[in-house]
Amino acid sequence: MREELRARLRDSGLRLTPQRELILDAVQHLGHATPDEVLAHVRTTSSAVNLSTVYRTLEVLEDVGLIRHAHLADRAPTYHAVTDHEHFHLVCRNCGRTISVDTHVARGFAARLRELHGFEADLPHLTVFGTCCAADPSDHPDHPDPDPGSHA
Amino acid sequence: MREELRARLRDSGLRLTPQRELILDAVQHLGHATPDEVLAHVRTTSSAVNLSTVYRTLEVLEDVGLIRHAHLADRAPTYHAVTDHEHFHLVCRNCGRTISVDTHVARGFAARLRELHGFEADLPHLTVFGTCCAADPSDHPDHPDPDPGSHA
DNA sequence: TTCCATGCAAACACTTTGCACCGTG
DNA sequence: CACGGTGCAAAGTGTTTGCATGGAA
Repeated sequence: MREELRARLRDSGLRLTPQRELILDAVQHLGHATPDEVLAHVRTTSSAVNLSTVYRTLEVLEDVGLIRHAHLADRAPTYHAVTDHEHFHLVCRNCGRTISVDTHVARGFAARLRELHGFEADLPHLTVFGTCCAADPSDHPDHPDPDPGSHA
Repeated sequence: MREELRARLRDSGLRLTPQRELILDAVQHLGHATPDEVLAHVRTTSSAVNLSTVYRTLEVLEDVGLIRHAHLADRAPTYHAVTDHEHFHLVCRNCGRTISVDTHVARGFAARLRELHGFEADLPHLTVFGTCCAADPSDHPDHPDPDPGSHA
């Protein structure tokens, strides 16, 4: 993996650094993580890295195509490795849970947008808000209110 | 319309104020507007209103069901009146344009999510990023880079 | 006359930037 | 040893909050 990373970076004239390796590892390990969570994880596995480095590195890793991001809540971009199978997200406003769905489920929808509007949807970036159950947030204490506002 | 607003507010034990009227008018007039744009518009049609009042009022208007919001760019909630026909949005990363699409186009997609995951999608809140053309941003100078990052 | 709403300013959370030093290639 | 990367601290955005005053019902 390190060599894959090194190669991708080199192709863009960029360098492999321990921080970039650590941050990529963190993203791969965490699944869907915010910059803050990435930082927290890196700090457990190793010495400190600066928050601004995390931001800059996540951008670089996305540029070279190794990670992607989606907006699972109003103020929280989350990053995940592209090696995961292609998926998009459903976010429940009641219980706060996030469901990953294979992009093939949205293929028909994407085809329709293509026909009607000549629009090529970026499915892996898609996040659909809604409700998966009637339970209230207290059932999932870890997931505070994602994107409220919408006349829930 | 003022009476509709007054009624909705009263039902929640809230009051009709000139600011609330002005802000609702602005949202209806602008179509899709950010809090800043709403403020700017209110200021052209009338005396000043405070930004924090705009935020608080947009929240209230959404709570009573008169407006809704969607995320057309990374850090930019835009509000629109619910009286518009139900629609969701396509945002092109190349030209920056926003396309409104009737929610019935996504009905099949929503049905699939319901079957597979028991998930009820909030279609009017949906925003799909992608590309509608090969043109670069310079073609639409008014629309700066919506949600970049995603390995464009 | 009672609360709700507003304005103002400060506080906030998140992200970006400038700059000097460090380290990869 | 050149140039890209990092850390640190400061500056930005966009949004929220506390509090005293103002106004709708």
